[in-house]
Amino acid sequence: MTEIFTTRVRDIISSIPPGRVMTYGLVASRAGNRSGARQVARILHSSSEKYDLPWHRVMNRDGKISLPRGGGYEQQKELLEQEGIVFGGNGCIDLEEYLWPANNCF
DNA sequence: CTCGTGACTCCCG
DNA sequence: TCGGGAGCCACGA
Repeated sequence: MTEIFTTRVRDIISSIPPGRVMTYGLVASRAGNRSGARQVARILHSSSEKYDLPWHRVMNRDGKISLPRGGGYEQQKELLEQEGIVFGGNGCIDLEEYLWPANNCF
């Protein structure tokens, strides 16, 4: 548990299996900072490509995509659908159904 | 080194 | 019920 926040975030996100998702706050919480949700988003921005992180499996607390339409929203939605995740009419998914219980992993 | 910003979340009015 | 403000920390310039 001596890893730094960034490293843990990367590890956690990379541990999310296909067809599952996690929220920023949850990842941050798992990494040690429940208030680090913003950093998770920033890390994703900075390291998603470098470390090949499944950024599309990370969404906000509402089970919705935080990205605006045309700003990556459609891309994330498509990637998630490819993994079997179904979106509701409001563009939200069932977190109860797809949320990755990473808590058990530890 | 310092400053600014951000794909969030929670609490209070 | 809904909106606004504050908190938090890392990364890039």
